[in-house]
Amino acid sequence: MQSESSPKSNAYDALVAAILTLELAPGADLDEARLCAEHGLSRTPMREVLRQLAGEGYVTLRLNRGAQVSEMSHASLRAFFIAAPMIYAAILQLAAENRTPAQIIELAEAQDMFIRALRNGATADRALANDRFHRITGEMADNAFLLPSFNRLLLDHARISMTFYAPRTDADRNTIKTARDHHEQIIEAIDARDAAQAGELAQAHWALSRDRIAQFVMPGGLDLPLGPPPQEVRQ
Amino acid sequence: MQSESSPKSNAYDALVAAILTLELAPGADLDEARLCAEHGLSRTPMREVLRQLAGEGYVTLRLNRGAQVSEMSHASLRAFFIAAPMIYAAILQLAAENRTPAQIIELAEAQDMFIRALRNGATADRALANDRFHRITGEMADNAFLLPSFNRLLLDHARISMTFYAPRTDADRNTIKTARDHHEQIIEAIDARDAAQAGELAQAHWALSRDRIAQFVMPGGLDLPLGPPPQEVRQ
DNA sequence: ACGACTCAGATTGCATACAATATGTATACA
DNA sequence: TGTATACATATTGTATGCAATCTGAGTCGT
Repeated sequence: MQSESSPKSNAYDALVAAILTLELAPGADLDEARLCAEHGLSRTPMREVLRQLAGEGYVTLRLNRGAQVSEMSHASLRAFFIAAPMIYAAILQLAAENRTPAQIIELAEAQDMFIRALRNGATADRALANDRFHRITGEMADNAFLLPSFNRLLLDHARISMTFYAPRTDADRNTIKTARDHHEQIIEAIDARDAAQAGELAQAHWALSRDRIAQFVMPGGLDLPLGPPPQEVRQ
Repeated sequence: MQSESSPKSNAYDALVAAILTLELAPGADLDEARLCAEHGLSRTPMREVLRQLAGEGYVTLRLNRGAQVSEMSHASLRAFFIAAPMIYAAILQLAAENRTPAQIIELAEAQDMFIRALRNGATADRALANDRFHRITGEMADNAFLLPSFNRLLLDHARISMTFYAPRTDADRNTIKTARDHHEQIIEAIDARDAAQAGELAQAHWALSRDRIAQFVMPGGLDLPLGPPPQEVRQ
């Protein structure tokens, strides 16, 4: 992994983390001059960073009117509910098929970090650790055509999850424990190259998030459309 | 930012078209200075265009070593076969559900252009017209989480299709006619808001491309550069 | 010969100055 | 009072010069 530590990639990483954790709120305006001062680089490279972030969906660029953190609307949440189960299942199935031993170790380490964050971390640490876990499964899947949508989903998933990685009730805490156990089972299924099991776990893991999100968005508990039936992934 | 007719967006459009039609071959090195001269803008905005193209998968940026048109390898073709049927079916189903009347008109116009290109157009015109048709269905689907992968698929689909929009046998010509008829049926299904039918047409339409692509790949006849996957570098 | 090293030339990355465009405020007028 | 216009300010977009890095030919040594 080329985790270069240039001012530019630091700025990129910092902006991504800030957006994922809602430290930069959806819709917030980004001032080029301020960002340049904060991260110690000039406008040219910062503008390139912003353009890359725009390509990945983190921000939106408006002609002559600067960048703003990408919005999260109810309309986009509906689209999220449609896309997520399909993409997540496909990614985990492919991860089980294509993962390398080195990636298994990476994933286990990410899970360790996740558990540690659940024990003594802040809400943001938990959301970021969970995000990292799932991004590794994305790398494992090794499919350049599914990754763009998968990463776009993870962006909003992390932002939404910030609302429920600060549990208030015992039910909340149990949900988080279930998610943690899902991760363990996912590692096992991927390690065993069991694509079918990985796909089922993806569905179960998604159902957990789905219910949690539905609760938060509509306290009445209405169920949203859950997307089309899962498509065949092979051929 | 788009639709605007600035030197910048012209350069963007020209590069996209050149890449889609293989006028710029996969793996080709892009010289900033040459591109600037050709499109009449300086390096700063051109670099921003290249960065945007990188975000959308058209080019790959390598640290201190410039941009190159994104490769198409055998590995990526396998990934393509896995992702395409799933995403295409989902997009067309959603298009049937969410399309607006104005978009139906747009789609019909795109189909007219496609038919005209089949009659008197060059290979590139046909591939671009087909690409435009499908991109409109993507807009109709109106799902920001599926679109990134869909558009990434269309990029390579257009490039691959360049190898078979120059038909040599009657079988080739019949295949193209079937594709044209599929488009007509797709418009009907979307107009009728018949998501199930749209999904089935997606499968049929994909099967056509799949067989065509398999033909070209299996005999070892794919005359595209099939280099190793480029290793992306963070900047 | 073969390989490692050196150093021009070329290309990329960055900073800054300048031009173009948007925003906010004050004033003129109905 | 409300609206429109004009101007000052702030912000964004572009061009250019310079620094950093890569490439490749030539040289040296073994």
